[in-house]
Amino acid sequence: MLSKSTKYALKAVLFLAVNSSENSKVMVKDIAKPINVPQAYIAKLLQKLSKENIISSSRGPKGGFYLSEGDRQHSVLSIIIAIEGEKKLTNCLLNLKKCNEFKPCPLHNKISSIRSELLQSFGEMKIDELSQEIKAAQAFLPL
Amino acid sequence: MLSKSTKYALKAVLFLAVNSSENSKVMVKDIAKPINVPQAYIAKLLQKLSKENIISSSRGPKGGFYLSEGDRQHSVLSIIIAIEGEKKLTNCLLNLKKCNEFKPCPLHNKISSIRSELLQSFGEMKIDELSQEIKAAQAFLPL
DNA sequence: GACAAAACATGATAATAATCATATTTCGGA
DNA sequence: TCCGAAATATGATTATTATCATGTTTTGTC
Repeated sequence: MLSKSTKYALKAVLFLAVNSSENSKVMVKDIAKPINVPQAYIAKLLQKLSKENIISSSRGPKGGFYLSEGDRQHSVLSIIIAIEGEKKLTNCLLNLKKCNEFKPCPLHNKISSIRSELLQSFGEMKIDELSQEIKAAQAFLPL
Repeated sequence: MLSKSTKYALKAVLFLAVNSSENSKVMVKDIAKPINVPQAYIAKLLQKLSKENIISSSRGPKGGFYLSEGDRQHSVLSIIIAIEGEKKLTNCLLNLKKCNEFKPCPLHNKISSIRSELLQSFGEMKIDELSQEIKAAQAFLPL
C-alpha cells in the first residue's frame, strides 16, 4: 500500500516530532537505531524530506534534524507525496491511462469514493496531532 | 496501491469474463495483445491464477483459458490475494510488527475503518458483476 | 499412434527499489 | 582560522520485481 521508503520516512518524522525541537536537534545515527531503519538509507530519505521542506536540518557540530513549529503542521499526505510522488496515489487502479470519471474502468466507480476518503484522511492527519497522541500514550511507536 | 502484476491479472480476468466461455477458450497470445501486457509475463500470471483455481484452462489444440460459471463468482479480492498474498493488504501501515488494535501505531485507528471498507469493497466486487457492466457499456476496458 | 497445438514449468535477463559506501560542504567551537 | 562534527551529494552494490526465452507435458485430430 505504501512503499517501504514512505513507511521509513513516516516513522522518522514521527520520531522527530516526539524527540526533537528547534534547540534539540537529532543526528541521523540517533534516529536510525530507535526506528530500526538502516542508517545510510534513512539519511537519504531525511535529506529528501529536508529539501522538500517537510523537516528542518542544520549542518556542522550541534547540527542535526528537527521539526520546526511550521513543520509540525504538515500532513501525512505531504510526506507520502514527497517520497513517492503524487501519481502513485491517484492513478487508475488498473493503470489504464484513459480511465476517468466519464469513461471509467470497472473498478473506478466502486472505489473512487473510498479512495478519496483515504486521501482526505491522510491529508487531515497532521504530524503535530499524531505526536500528541504518542505523547499521551494513545498511540505507540515501537520497533 | 496494487502491484503491476495484480493489475495485469485483473485486466486479464476481466477480459476473459467478457470474451471467453466453457466452449470458447482463448489462447494467451489472444489475451496479451488486447490488454496490452507482455505475452510471456501474462502467461505466467495466468498459470498462477489457474493453479489457484481462479480461472480455468485446458491444454492441447482447441485449448486455452476461460472462466467457468463458478470462476465468475470470484471476487476482485481473491485475485489480489492470489497474486500478491494476503499480508500486503492487511499488515500495519508503518510495518510495525507489534502494531495492533490494542497497541496501535499513530495511523492505525485513523485508517483502519477506511481500510476495511476498501477490503470489503474488493471482496464484494464479483467478476460476473463487473463483466455485466462492461457489456452494458457502463464501464470500459481500453488500452 | 504420430503430430502439432496449446498450457505448464523452469530458468535467465533487465528494470526498479532498497541498501551500502565514500567524498564534499557547511558550520560551531577552540 | 583551523579542526572536527555534522548534513549533503553522488555513486556502487544488492534484492526484489518485472520481463524474456526455451524446454516439457498434455491433448485433440488425422
